[in-house]
Amino acid sequence: MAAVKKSVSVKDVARLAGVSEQTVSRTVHDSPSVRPETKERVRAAMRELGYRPNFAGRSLRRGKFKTVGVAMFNITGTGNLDRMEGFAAAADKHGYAITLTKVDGHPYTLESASSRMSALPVDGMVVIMNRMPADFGTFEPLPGMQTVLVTMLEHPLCSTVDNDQFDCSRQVVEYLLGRGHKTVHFISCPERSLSGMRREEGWRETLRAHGIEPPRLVRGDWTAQSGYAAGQALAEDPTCTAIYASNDAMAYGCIRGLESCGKRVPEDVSVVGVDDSLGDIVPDRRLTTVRFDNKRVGMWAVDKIAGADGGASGVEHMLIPGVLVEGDTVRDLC
Amino acid sequence: MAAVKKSVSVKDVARLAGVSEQTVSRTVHDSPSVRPETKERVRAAMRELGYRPNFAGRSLRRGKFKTVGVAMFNITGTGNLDRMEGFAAAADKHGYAITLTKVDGHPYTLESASSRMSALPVDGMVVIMNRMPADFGTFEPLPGMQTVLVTMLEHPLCSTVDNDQFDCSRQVVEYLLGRGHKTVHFISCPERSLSGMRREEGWRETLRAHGIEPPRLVRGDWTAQSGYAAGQALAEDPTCTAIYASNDAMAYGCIRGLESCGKRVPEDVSVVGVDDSLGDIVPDRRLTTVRFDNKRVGMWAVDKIAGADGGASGVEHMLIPGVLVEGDTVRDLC
DNA sequence: TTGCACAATGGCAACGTTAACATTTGGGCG
DNA sequence: CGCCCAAATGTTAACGTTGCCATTGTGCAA
Repeated sequence: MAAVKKSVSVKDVARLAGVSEQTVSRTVHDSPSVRPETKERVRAAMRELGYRPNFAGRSLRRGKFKTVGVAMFNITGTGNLDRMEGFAAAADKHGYAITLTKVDGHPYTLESASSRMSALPVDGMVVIMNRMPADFGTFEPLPGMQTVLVTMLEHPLCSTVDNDQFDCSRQVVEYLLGRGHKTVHFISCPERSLSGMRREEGWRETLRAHGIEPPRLVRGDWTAQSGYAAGQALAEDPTCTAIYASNDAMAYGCIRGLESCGKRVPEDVSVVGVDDSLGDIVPDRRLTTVRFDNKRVGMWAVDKIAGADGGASGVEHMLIPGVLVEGDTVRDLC
Repeated sequence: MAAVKKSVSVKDVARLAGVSEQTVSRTVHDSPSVRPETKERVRAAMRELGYRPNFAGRSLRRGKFKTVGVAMFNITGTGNLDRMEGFAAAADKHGYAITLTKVDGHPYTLESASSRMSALPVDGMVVIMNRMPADFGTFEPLPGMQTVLVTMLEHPLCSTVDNDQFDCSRQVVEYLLGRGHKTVHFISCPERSLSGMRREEGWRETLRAHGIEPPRLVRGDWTAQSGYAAGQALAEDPTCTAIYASNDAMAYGCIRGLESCGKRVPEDVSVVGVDDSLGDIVPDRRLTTVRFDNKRVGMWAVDKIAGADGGASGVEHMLIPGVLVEGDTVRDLC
């Protein structure tokens, strides 16, 4: 075998095909102003040499990368996989690629995500926010780099998109009240979770909107373990007929906790979760929960960047509502 | 505000700082042969203009992208999130970025993944295989593009890495036999899953190695539902004292299925899952399962590419063993 | 004073691609 | 037969960066 040539360029193809470099370029882009038989000759040369267009040369010339950067502080997190599915699907649709970057969360700032991205070949960026970045209020995106934040908060300079956590709680609370429950108890999450806090607000405010003073909440930590403890605690409370847990794991834990105290679900107490993250893991008793469309969230974010393409588009804020999925863990008191 | 200049280049910085472009470049790379005070002047100019090095120019010059491409046929899949965590961590370590691409699975070939990547700015690529690609035997990676496959199969031209599914089954079966069980029943998965079939082989061969003829397996479909049905079926079988399910969802389903027939777990029947994918979802009864280190799998793949950097490294095959995590669903008969 | 080593900086070219413009060729029409 | 238009192809330059080599300046030993 001959030594591998570093890389095959248009120049090599042009030489072999006996045409100019420009004609090769035109052939690559299937321009109508190249004679079919010439095209075929060029294509044959490309095949023979194994020509692949060089991305760097192309981007340098065009000034565009056709790539969207995604910055994550935590890769592992509920819904991230579905979001990525959405990123990839939307990118595909626009002929874009996705560049994934893990950002160190110390400090937890948008600036650090932004500067991390600035040296990468991307035309725009998406930041997945789990907590409140220290510089949320003051952050401004890099010039020329369209930036979309995945969060419920609104930002003056960046478009934002996320699941509507407030509405999620509204749906759950109104669903339970509609089934005749006099109030809804709540198992919350750690306070630093933005989406969790928004769920908490939704619960509280929806109850108030119905003239009900929210009962004391039980603070959980996302684990089934904490849901179990919460269930045992709430089993003591005779006013508690309906529990809304901030996620599915706590909901399942809560059910077991209630049962360990002799309460039956849903006969004595109804339980609702959020996320639909565990599937029908208990096949004979499906959890009533709220399903989010994280794929759609991801698609929206990338669409915003890749769809704008040439023309800069304005700042927008999008909240995507979840869908309440009825299972077997809620009792209708009416 | 003045109209935004397209982009700031070394030339602009050089002009403002009153030095040559080369000195700017040297400053960017913190070369020791630039006087500190000159460096400071250049840095000030960079700050003032908001200079960011252009990736395309740089890659074009260097002939390297410092990026690893990841091709997935299915983004959503058990363990993918952890794998991505591994990709990102290893990439970070080497100063690389990750480019993520969804590959259409029609046809399901390595060639389609490869050609999809060929036009992207990547130095090497990782393909996550879930099934058997049609061209597995004949595939050859693009010249100059180091290719790593995430699969248990070995390939003559591509390095491969994956969890050791065979060893996983061996561990489970020997663990159960060691607890005094006379045989181990198995709930399998759909036949097109490579890793699932390997688990099945491991189960079968380990039993045979211990002189036990494997009982008839029950075919499942990954869902808790199918595990439930399997549990009910196996509850009839008096020889069945230990069940090994191909994943955790089926294991949980199986437990419920057994219980629905009056069998107690683990008193009457022991159950083991695989994946540790659901956490301690049943807080008062932890499932005995096998935990895989998918993050390590991801890191190995990217290390292989980014770590080689200059020197091409040879083809290697890596299997990473899982760890059996003892829970409360196995009874010791001894 | 000269010569020399070394530190600091500049000039030039090239990486691969393609937009813009230039040139050649063939054919239709007055 | 000459003119002009359109189709097909070629030439040039530029995108931003950096490796290589050339140049200038500075201090020190001979």
